[in-house]
Amino acid sequence: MTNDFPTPIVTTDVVVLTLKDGSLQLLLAQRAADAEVAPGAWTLPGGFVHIDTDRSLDDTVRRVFRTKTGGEVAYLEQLCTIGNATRDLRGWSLSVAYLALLPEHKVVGLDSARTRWVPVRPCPDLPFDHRSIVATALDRVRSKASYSSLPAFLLPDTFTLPELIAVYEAALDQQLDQSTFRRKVAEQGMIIKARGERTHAGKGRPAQLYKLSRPALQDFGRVLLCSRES
Amino acid sequence: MTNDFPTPIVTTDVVVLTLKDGSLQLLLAQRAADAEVAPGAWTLPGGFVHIDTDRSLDDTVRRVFRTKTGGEVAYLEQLCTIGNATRDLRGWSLSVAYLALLPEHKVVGLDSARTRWVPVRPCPDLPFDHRSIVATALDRVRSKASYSSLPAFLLPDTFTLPELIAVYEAALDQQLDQSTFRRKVAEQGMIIKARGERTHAGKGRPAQLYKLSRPALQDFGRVLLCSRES
DNA sequence: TGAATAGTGTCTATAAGACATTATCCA
DNA sequence: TGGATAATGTCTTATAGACACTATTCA
Repeated sequence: MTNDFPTPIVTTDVVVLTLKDGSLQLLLAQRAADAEVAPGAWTLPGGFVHIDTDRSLDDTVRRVFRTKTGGEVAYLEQLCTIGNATRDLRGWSLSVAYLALLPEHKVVGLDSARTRWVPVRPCPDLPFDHRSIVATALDRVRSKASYSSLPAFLLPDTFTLPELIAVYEAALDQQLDQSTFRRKVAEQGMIIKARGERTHAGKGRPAQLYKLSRPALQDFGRVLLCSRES
Repeated sequence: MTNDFPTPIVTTDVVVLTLKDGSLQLLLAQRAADAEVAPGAWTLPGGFVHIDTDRSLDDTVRRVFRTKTGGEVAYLEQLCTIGNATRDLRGWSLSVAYLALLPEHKVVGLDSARTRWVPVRPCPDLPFDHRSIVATALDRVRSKASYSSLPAFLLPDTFTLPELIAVYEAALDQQLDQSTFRRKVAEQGMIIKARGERTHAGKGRPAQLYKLSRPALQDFGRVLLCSRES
């Protein structure tokens, strides 16, 4: 049996998030002025799967990511796959959507004429079904933030506990109680002290520097969520 | 810009689970004797996306599902997408994997010569990367069982609480404490009494019949897990 | 009446949330 | 020394888990 069927257009789209000015921001790329559909529009960065050069879907995503951000991804996760006859005017189109996180300082050599960061909450209007892909990404971030080390991949390798709280608050879109958060993070063994160092910036007491106890994503049995008033 | 690239082979594979003889069982289909790869092998049911007749990926999956089981799916969820150059000898192949649940009594007209049910724990050896897809499916079932109504889609529309406990135990692969489970299910408002009816089979006290309070999957904030010794 | 299964009540250890207190820096 | 921020301590309440107990059927 041979593959005689006409096959769909196959692309990947990436929701790239970073922490900028204290809030989650989304990377948009501008489509070519002579694109067949949505010329000049700002959309999620994405591209065709090149089966001659990409060995896997992940390769495709990392290539797209490198092309648009000039950097390496800190965290990459598959989100969902959308395939139907109507989402792209060019025909039956299948897109594998990914979530990528990276700390702001790892973004280098951005082509500022063709790419830009925008706040992700509220989510801007986007062509195709990109808005619902972003919504899926935010749901995933929020859900994983409540029981894993995911938001830490938006920070540098070493960070302070107040910084960690801030990035969790940005990911969860919710205020956290400092004391409870510290207790849970300690219980889970998520972070370890980065030896002896402390920050010296700012006015108040300097904070201890930490790093993740494991380089990969850690899942916890218990929840890190702890809402606060104020 | 036109899609000039050669595109991958695009298929779907479905992990179909049902509750049979008190345990989770997996549907396997036998490949054609003259198939180009893995002829005659038992694999996950799957098939090519037909862009001329399938309006969406879900359509593809439901078509495959109907063809193999003769029934309608009770619950369908996308699992993950695998795409690389090596998984299929025919070339760069992309497969969108799905999880499907249905109650045993809804399986009708199974072609018993070309399909069969096998226990999913432990998972049998399967060709391609189907074993890891099944592993992903079991992880998903287990994870969702702990905080959603997912396992109930393996039961008929009305069921007793002992039946519900049994299907959760099968999904979680873990014993549950009856009292705690009842309390949580009640707190979450997951089920409502199916008016007045009771079962009459068996020896002991007849059980109250229930149905899901909502026809769709319900997510709960809290966990339904409650391990028991025994 | 007793075996079997369904369903309820209750105790205890633990963990979450709230918030008060202490610690350490700089100006 | 006081303002600012970091870090710790402690109290209260909610809930998970464990398990004992009661209820209802049939043989």
